[in-house]
Amino acid sequence: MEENLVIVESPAKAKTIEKFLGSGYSVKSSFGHIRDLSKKSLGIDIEGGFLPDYLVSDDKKKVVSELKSLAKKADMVWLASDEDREGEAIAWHLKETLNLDDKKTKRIVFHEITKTAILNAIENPRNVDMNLVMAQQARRVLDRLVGFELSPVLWRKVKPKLSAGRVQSVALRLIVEREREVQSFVAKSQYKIEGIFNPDEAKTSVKISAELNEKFETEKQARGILEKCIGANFKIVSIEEKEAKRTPQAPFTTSTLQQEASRKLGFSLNQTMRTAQNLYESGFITYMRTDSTNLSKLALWAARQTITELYGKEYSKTRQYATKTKGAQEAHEAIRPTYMSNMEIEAGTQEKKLYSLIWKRAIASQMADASIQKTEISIGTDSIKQIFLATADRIKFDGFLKVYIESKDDESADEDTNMLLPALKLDWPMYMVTIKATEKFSQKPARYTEASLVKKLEELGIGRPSTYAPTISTISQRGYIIKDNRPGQERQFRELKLEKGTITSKTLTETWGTEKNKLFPEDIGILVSDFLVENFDSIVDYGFTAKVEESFDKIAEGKLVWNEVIAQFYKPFHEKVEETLLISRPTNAERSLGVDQKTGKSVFVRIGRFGPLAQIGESDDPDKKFMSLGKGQLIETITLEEALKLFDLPRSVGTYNDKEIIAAVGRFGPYIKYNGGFISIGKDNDPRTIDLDTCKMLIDAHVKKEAERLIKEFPKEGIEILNGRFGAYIKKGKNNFKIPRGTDPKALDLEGALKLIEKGGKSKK
DNA sequence: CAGTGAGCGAGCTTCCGCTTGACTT
Repeated sequence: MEENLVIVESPAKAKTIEKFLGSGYSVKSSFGHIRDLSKKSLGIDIEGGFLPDYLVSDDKKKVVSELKSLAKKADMVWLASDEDREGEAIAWHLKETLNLDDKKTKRIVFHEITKTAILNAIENPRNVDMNLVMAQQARRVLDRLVGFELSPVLWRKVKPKLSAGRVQSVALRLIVEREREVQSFVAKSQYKIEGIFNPDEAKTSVKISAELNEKFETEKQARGILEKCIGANFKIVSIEEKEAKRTPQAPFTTSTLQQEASRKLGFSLNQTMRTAQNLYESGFITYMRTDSTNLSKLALWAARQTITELYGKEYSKTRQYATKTKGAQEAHEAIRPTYMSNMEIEAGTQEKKLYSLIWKRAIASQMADASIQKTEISIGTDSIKQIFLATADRIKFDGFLKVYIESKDDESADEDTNMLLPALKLDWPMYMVTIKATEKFSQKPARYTEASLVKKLEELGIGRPSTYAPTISTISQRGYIIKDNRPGQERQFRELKLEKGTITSKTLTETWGTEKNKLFPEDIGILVSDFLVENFDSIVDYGFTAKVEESFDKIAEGKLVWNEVIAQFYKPFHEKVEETLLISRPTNAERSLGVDQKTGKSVFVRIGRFGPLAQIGESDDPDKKFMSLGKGQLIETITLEEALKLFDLPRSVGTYNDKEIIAAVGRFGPYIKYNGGFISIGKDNDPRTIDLDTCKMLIDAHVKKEAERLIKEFPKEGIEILNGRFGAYIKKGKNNFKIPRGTDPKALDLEGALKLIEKGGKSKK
């Protein structure tokens, strides 16, 4: 029998396809790209027409040698990597690396993992598309040149180990610029006027809440309206009814899955992708890194069956969604359940939750529109020209809403307007219960979450489904940004209330600006981003990727030559790199805050060897003092007062058992020092204000925990068994060793401990 | 784990996209 070797990118895909193809076909995976430029050096011959030097990566050597020997034995090798730029390149690299003969090599593609699609692909093979491969090569070479020339500029001018690139530097810039918008934002307030009315004079029937169709700048104006409403006769001046329909969202792509998992389940990007990977490997969902909203015919049919069965025929509506995303390559289907009828699965808690979200979204996308009746009632009086508006939505047919409601990014999403309106008629009198004027502040621009940043990047066509999560991890690891929570601030607002013919007023307090899991720039990130914008504005331009993508498309169409495109980009870019290396350090590293009244010395903030710091006294002052900036403090925004406060630490809190307690902030956060030891005091305590009693409590708790720490020791061998953060472990010298689950640490003898140390030592290698 | 805020200068760092495990904390 003829031997066929089919090579795909993912091992889970290989398993599924093997089942479809049956005997005579062996399906293997390349595990993504098998070759790349050298990790250590540039790997590009710039003088020689930008020729790349590809190497088989260390972790791919085994896969490549396996595929080589299988290919040798096979009568035909089918290169079935994804149908996009990267997939085409993988096919070509396989052909080159495995030394495949043209006569026994065929290139096939399919967008969905169904039997029909695969058999159809086998019937319609083609050759490797070299134009598309060269487009990928241009993309790869450009990214390497940008990354490996810009990063060293940062090492020289800012700090070692920093990085810059076509994607990450734009992501960083977005965060830095959004932070500036937030910082420079000044909230304006307006008075919003709301009335509660009742169609029944006894005021016993349902209350109707309505908002005045005008807002006011000042309290005086608002009060004027309320005054005119005293004793006024209100009536219904219009009733309008409108039919509206709502249409379901497309099934998930990587980006929309990340956004919804973040909003609805509170998952981080990494959590979402790890969980989705688990679902994919278990065969529960289709591939999770996709930019396509397309569903296979099979899936559409299965969705129709499932919806009809569960909710009835009138709930089913088969739709295909067009992908709007810039630069989408649509090599895969949308993310959907493998079996649409499978509403629930047996898996881990997170997996179950994410699966349910995917199922609902995919099913809802194939359901009928919801039909909504909107009623708008206007209530007016002769004494004011404005009117009060009450709106109510009534769902006439729920359609897809039966299954899925998309959430919004907007935190202050409108409250439920699903008020039930009683039967009302034009000109009917309405009786006022209360009218309230409340001072409302305008909303500051929203800081990015991981997911909303991905959404923005996708809109700009920057990055790919496989890189969204890693890109954000990279800029975090470089110390450019931090995902953080920040407490809100209190502010006062005014409220006027008209009730029973009199107006009362009061000042109330609200908390605003509380941030949870938002992305904030760090000082070093601001510095790097400003430096890049100043010197390499064309690279960190939001339209740069879109522009080069146009050239890549032309290379793919055979209208441009890849290395000519690169040469044209490289010459001015490299000149700018050389020029930037000659200029001095970035200038915005230091900011002068003013003079310290106590000492008469100047106060500065700048980035030092170990991060941002405040300094009292000029650099030539032998008595100059330093303190690190605290959490959430930025060089750009810190005030003189805040900077001076840093020098209140370390501070003596008092004595306990005749020993002094010192409170301070260290590398790992706030701590107290007592009796030669350090105790972390956590986020909830401020070292500037912590009192003696709290310190004593913390010390006692610490001493108790220390006493419980040591379970057992073998002093002669220098081995200790200790209780740690993750449970009991063995400590020998500076090394820690795991104790397997099910072993009682108290019962462990020397022999057992030594065995575990030996085992641990081996696994380390 | 809990300092530091200098500067002789070796040798190192880094990109984006495609894939999974193999690791420790």
